[in-house]
Amino acid sequence: MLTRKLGLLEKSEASCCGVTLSQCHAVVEIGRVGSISVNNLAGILGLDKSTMSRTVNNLVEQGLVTRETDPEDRRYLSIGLTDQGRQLFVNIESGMEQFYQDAFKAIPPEKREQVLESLEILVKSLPNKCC
Amino acid sequence: MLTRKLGLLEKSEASCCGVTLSQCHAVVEIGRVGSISVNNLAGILGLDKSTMSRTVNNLVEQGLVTRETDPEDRRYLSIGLTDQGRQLFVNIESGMEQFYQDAFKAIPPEKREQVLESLEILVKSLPNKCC
DNA sequence: CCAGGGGTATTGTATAATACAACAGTTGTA
DNA sequence: TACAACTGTTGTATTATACAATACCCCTGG
Repeated sequence: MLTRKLGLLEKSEASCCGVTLSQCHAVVEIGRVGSISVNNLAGILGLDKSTMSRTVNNLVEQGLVTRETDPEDRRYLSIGLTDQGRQLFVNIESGMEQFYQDAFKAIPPEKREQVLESLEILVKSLPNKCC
Repeated sequence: MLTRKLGLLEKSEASCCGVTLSQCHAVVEIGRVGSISVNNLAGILGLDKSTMSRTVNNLVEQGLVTRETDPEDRRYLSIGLTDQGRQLFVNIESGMEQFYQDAFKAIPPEKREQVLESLEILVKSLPNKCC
C-alpha cells in the first residue's frame, strides 16, 4: 500500500510535467549533481548505459538537458540541464516538497517526531537484498 | 531510498521465481482471492483490461493459472491458479514474509511497537493524489 | 612513437509492459 | 426481439529496458 501510494506520487509528478517517469528520474538526478557522465547516471539510477544514453538523447531533443563532450577526457560526456530543464527540475522538487509537507502536516503534531525517527530506523533495518 | 529498497525486493522475488514482476503481481493477487475475472484483476492492479488479458494469457501458457468461462455468466472468465501456480504463490508469500520478519527483527525491540504505529499513521497521512 | 588494453558512449536487436481503440460474444431489458 | 451495457481479445503504437557489437578516446609499455 505504501509503495503504491508513493509510486502514484511519482507518476503524477511526471505526467504533470510532460515527461515520462524515467526522464523525470534522470532530470532530478542531473539537477542534484549539476553535471554528470552517462555511465555515472546509469549507475545511480541502476540502468544500463545504453538505456541511459537513449533517455538522455530524448531529453536533449526536448531541450531539457545539454550534452557536450568533456574537454578533459573526450570519452566522457558532460550531461547538464538547460534553463528549461532547470525550470522543470525545481518544479518537480518543489512538488515533492509540497507532497511531503502535506503528508507531514496530516500527521498529528504529537506524533511527528516519532514517525520521523521510525522511518530512519526502518530504512536501516531493511535487509540489503541481493538475490 | 525507501521505495527503491522495496522495489528491489519485489524485483528479486520475481526474478528468483522465474516470472516477470507483472506476472508476479498477478499471481499474488489471484492467489489471495482464489478466483477472479480479468476485469476485476485489472482493476485491482490498476492496469488496462487488455494488458491484463495478455498477462493472464502468458501465465496460462506457462501453466501457472487456469482460465475458464464462468458458467453463470459466460461473459466472464474465472481466473485461478494451477497447482504449480499455487506452489509459486506460497513461495512468493513466504519469501515476502521472511523479508518482513528479517526487517522486523533488525529493529531494536523497544522500538518495534513505535515503528508499526508510525507506519499506520503515515499511510493514513499520505495525500490521495489525483493529478 | 605507436599498438594494445581498457574505458565510454552509441547503435542494432529483442523483449516486456503498457494503453487506447476496434471488435466479438453475452446478458438483461424495454 | 432488438438494443444497450458489459467482458474479454486483438491490432497497433509507445516506452523502458537489456545485451552485444561497434566506434571512439586515453594511457602505458615496448
